[in-house]
Amino acid sequence: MNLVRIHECLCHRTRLRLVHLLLQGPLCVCHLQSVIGEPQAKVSRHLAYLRRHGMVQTERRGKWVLYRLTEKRPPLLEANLACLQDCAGEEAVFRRDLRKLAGLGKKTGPANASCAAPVRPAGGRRATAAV
Amino acid sequence: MNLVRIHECLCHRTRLRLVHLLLQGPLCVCHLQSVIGEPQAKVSRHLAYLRRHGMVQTERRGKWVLYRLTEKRPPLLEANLACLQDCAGEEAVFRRDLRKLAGLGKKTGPANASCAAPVRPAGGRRATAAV
DNA sequence: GACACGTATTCGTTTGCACGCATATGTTTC
DNA sequence: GAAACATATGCGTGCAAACGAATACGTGTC
Repeated sequence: MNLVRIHECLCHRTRLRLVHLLLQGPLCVCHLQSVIGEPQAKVSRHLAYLRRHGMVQTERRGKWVLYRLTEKRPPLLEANLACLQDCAGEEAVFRRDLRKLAGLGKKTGPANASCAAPVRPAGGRRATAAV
Repeated sequence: MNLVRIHECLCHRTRLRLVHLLLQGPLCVCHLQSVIGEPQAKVSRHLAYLRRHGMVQTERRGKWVLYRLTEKRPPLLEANLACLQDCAGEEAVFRRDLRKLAGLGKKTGPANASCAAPVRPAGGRRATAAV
């Protein structure tokens, strides 16, 4: 997980949004998908990319698959994620995504009702900028 | 200059090295080239990419072209550059590049002797992480 | 075991990037 | 203006990413 690889993960709009969402804590695909609002295959493929590149890891939960940022994060990655966390507020897309995500728990939409509950262990900010 | 664009600039090894070098201050192409050690066309094209993307700007100095990081840097960019500055020490390539750069002033190699002097106004660290 | 649901993958196509090689452009010097 | 130098760009190629559409796979439910 070197610098180039990190930036490769973040150099695409959809992936950037996904990683930003996962900064809030683990999420299942259906949540991510419904926040991002892109076709299922597209979201899935970008998640696969992030996993191949060691940015995220997965865990099966019954019918659902839970995605989280990789747990062993070298300082490089940690610093860049902190930077993303700090920067995201500057762009409207990310603010919108956070609002949508916050709304998901309450909604009873078909994609969420079933997997909303066990899925978000309230991951908070982690602002470890120093390397 | 949004987040995606910033990461696009940094998602290639050569460009990452170039930007990292320019964090030290403005440099002419021949310096960059001799530190990077890649074919001239390659370096030039990546510099062109960075310019197209608003990451760097140029200034003609006689026979030479001086590259510098763009001067109007939005907070997003500033934060990411600071992050890069902090992270680069972690990887050997960047440390090597800095050593090579430091050595350039003294060397009398054909590529440097002529343009070394007027070119490096001692740009220091700028660690503006907050957004 | 048939079905529904959530997710991943395959296929074919398009697109953009990266590269080497060669050459063009701009500048200084003589 | 010719030669030397510094830098940029055009061309052709290869490759990987991105995409939509369709389909496969894994799991729970009835």
